[in-house]
Amino acid sequence: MTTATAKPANGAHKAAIRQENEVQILAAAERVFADFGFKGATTARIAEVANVPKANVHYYFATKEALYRRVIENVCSQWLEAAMTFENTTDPATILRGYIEAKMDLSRSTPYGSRVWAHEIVRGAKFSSDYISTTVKNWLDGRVRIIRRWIAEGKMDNVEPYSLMYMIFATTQHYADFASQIEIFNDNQPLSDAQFAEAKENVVRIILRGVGLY
Amino acid sequence: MTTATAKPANGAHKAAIRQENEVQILAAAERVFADFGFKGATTARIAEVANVPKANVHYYFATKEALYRRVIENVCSQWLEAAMTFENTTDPATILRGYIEAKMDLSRSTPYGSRVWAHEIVRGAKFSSDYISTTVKNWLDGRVRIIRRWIAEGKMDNVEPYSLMYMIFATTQHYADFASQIEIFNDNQPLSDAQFAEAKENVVRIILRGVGLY
DNA sequence: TTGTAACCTGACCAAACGGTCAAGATAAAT
DNA sequence: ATTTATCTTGACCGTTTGGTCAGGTTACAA
Repeated sequence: MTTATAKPANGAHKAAIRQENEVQILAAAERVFADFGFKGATTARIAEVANVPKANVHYYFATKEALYRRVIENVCSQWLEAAMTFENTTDPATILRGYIEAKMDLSRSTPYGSRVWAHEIVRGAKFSSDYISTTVKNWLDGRVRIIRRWIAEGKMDNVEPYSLMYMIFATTQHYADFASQIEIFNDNQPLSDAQFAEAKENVVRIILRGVGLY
Repeated sequence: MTTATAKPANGAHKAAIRQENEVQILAAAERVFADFGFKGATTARIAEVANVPKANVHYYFATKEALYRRVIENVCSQWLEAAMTFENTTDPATILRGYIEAKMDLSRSTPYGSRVWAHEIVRGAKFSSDYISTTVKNWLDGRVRIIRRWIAEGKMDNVEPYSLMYMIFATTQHYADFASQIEIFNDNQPLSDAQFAEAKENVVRIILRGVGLY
């Protein structure tokens, strides 16, 4: 505040306030929705975590549902970015390894978003079915086509691509969504960086070997 | 009612009423908790699905939490039973295949329980951590020891058993927990019996091959 | 300096919720 | 037949919740 704050520059301050508050509230919402689900999360708790009065949450996001939808979309677009590795033109093993590793890293670095998604889908995808049946489905079908080509070219085993992709989704997200269970099994200690790195390598190896790419 | 109802036989009628109502309420609770999570589920909705007045739900189960705990325990004990295949004395491939298939079949036949469990763990295992850190952990460590023995005997690849078990948990339960997402990807149709059978075989094959057992 | 649009917030409200209770109905033991 | 224990249920209650609103403050263009 006292140092180096540049001059306003044409309404920039107001815009910055809006930006900062929205980011703060979205981050808080992600945490709270992850911990309590849509119904269980309260706007009061979100406001508390975001360090703003509850009325302010409703000033920036009209309803709890609108806020929830924004969180969901943020998570999913993050995942789609992680799949950019499929655009590379190297061999299947490198591409699949890159995707699995990127997905594992996301489970490690931002587990809350994954958990919000998990709650949402387990509940029946009430708010996100439109998004899944358009954007996500298009994306998935594209990857499935790529895998089918690999199979046709004899580069990997003939496995149903959907089964493979579901296995990658399930296994990588498990490390975020079921972290509390894993922690209990690990003598009540969160996985250390070393343990997580080992788990990541294990997941990559089992899957790659499982489809004849290792 | 009008046919073949045997005579009371020493207070059997009352006991039967209790039994039937508890089963009915537990089944309804499993569905409603799966669809809405702990907080989102309402005792009124559970009563409605169970076809009893709300006050009757509280007569048989003191609190919503007590009812929830019962549902959780039922689910988990079902899963532990599915793991009996580990007690067999045949080869690792047969044992693992049997376990994966049993777990997939449970996801198909009783998806609601799996979803309640998913909600519970994603939320942080608030109510079930005691159960997991005792019963479930003991069970898991036993299977891990068996797998380590197989590895030591050179019967399979040297993979970290916990990573393998987590992959089996994640993948098999994905077909119950994320069924709504899978359905959307499958052109808004639930997986047919044939599709599910194929998925099951794919999961078994990828995992068995992944650990050098196929 | 002044006007105004955007931001902020304590106080408030109707609806929904988990749980209670008193009074009645039913089954079973004596 | 009478008593007693269990089962049943509509009505009710205190609390929590998402959302509203009036009245204030702050930024900034003119």
